[in-house]
Amino acid sequence: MGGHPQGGRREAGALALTLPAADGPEGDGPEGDGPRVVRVLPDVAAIDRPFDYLVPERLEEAVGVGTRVRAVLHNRRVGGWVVADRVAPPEGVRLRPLSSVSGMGPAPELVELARWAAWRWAGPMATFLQTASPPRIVRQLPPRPGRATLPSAWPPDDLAQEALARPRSVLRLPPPADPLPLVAAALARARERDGSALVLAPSHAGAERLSARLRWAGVDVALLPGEWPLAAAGATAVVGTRAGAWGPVTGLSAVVVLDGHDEAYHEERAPTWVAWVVAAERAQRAGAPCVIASPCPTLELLAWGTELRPARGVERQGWPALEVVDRRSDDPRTGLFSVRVVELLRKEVASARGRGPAVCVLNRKGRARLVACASCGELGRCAHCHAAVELQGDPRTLRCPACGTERPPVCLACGGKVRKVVRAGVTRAREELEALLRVPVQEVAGPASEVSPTAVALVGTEAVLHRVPSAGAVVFLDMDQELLAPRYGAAEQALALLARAARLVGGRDGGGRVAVQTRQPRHPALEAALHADPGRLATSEAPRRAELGLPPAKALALVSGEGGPELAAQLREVGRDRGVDVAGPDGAGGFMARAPDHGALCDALAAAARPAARVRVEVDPRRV
DNA sequence: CGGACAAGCTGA
DNA sequence: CAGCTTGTCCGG
Repeated sequence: MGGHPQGGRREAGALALTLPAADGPEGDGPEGDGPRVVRVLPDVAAIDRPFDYLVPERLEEAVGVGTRVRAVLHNRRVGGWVVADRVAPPEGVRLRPLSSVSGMGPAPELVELARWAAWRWAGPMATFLQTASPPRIVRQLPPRPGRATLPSAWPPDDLAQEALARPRSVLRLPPPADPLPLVAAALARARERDGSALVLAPSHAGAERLSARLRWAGVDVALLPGEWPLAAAGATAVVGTRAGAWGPVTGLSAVVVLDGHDEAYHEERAPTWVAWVVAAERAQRAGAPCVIASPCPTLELLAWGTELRPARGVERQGWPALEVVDRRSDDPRTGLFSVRVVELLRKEVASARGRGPAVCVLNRKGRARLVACASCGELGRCAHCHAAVELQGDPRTLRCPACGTERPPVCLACGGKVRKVVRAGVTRAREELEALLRVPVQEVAGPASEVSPTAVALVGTEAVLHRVPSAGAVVFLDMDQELLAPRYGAAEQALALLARAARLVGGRDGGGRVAVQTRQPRHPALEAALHADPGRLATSEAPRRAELGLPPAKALALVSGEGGPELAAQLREVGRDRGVDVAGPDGAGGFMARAPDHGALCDALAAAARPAARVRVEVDPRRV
């Protein structure tokens, strides 16, 4: 078996396992007459360096770029991937033979993509090859699935067609819009080319639902990661989540990323890669269009592709009426539920229109301790960078955790005295709501808790929005927590939550309601949802990002850990004439590298010598 | 990562 | 100085 049956595209049926055998021009070495030598990257993150091995005759046929192999390195056997074929080994080393072939791995183009991603996110290539490899050993592929005619259930959609006609588009789909017409258009394109389309969804549940619907309609679909072999065999639709960006796809003809704004596409552990960025790069390399759909595209998405918007009326219908409850006039120590919200929830619970439960969202995971003015209710924010400030020290001062600015505890708006906002958790919210509504209220904590299908009212963290299929009403009890979270994308993520809520209540005609309690009723994220115009947030956010040197205006990397100072010094050195600026250390000892673009940033990171001590490099960090 | 090997520490 | 720990180096 080869690394991947990349030649198998047009060979229908069984064993599309023809090899990139001994005569391809693929090798990066001389087409030598000598013994065949391959370059192998060990599956050991700490090594991150390839070694050359001889290919024994019995493995000749089975080895190609991408193949998973085993070999002896330093007196022990390690797994690894063939990353180059027919190479000229360095002089003066005694080569050992490969021990064995353990199965199929990523196709050669994914090996190249992994090389690029290792540069782009300054991490070991092996982590990407792992993600691109089958979850279980695969020695042989199933036959290529038959290609039934595509269903006509999802009519052609002009906007989807237009999007697929461009190399890079961001398709603004209203929250409750069905993505299937877009997916179907991508599949039709794939069929025309006898190829396949890659479709990503942010959650596993979403990917599962999508693949089930496609399968129902008769499409040959492979759901990753389980159906890796089927995808590699040439299924027309390859559906996955974040890791799906690395899934096997034969004849890539289109890439569709659903809900591209979703943070689930960002890997939290270093290397902190982003699935839509990988998918987009992959599409570009394959010459295939990439369409990223989102009800609320982030600035990064807008900087990447051309935005296509639905007709104004269509978008308006997609966003439900939003009720903004201004809590500035409430005492900072009052309860979680405003009079208006209790009224709304009572009405919803009493009417029981069968649209689903009333859902209250209270996010208390973040540790931001908000303060507000006791007289006018204005939230305490930094005069310099607008981040939420904390009350601390003796005598008490307001300190900005983002930029360190301090000032006396006096309201900027009215000069009144600032005090802490009392912040209760989900458990207390549930008790309070039960007492107010006089109906049982269920608490949804964590992904494990069961949601009863008969529940009429739920309280939980934002995870609750992923636990019910629909809702009669969604109330965000403390939107300020989201709006002021210490991340530069906080406002966008707040809008994403509102989009999620809009989906649950089903848009404007759905009749469901979305309400937010806030002390910033004119916040651009709320205005955007209120006017069903996500572009409003982008318009207000873009200049702020540019001014503060945040993405997408700049490319960032956060360097931390024991060896942080040393790497930061290296970066300053090599980055000087690339326009890379390194600030720090910050309060937590981290250094922030800032560059005009990823080219400069990642080149500098690649050029800087890695210190022996442990370093964490977070390219595209979320919290800044 | 993990084996090899060297240099340093300990106890009789 | 054997026997053990700790640290550094490097792999085809």
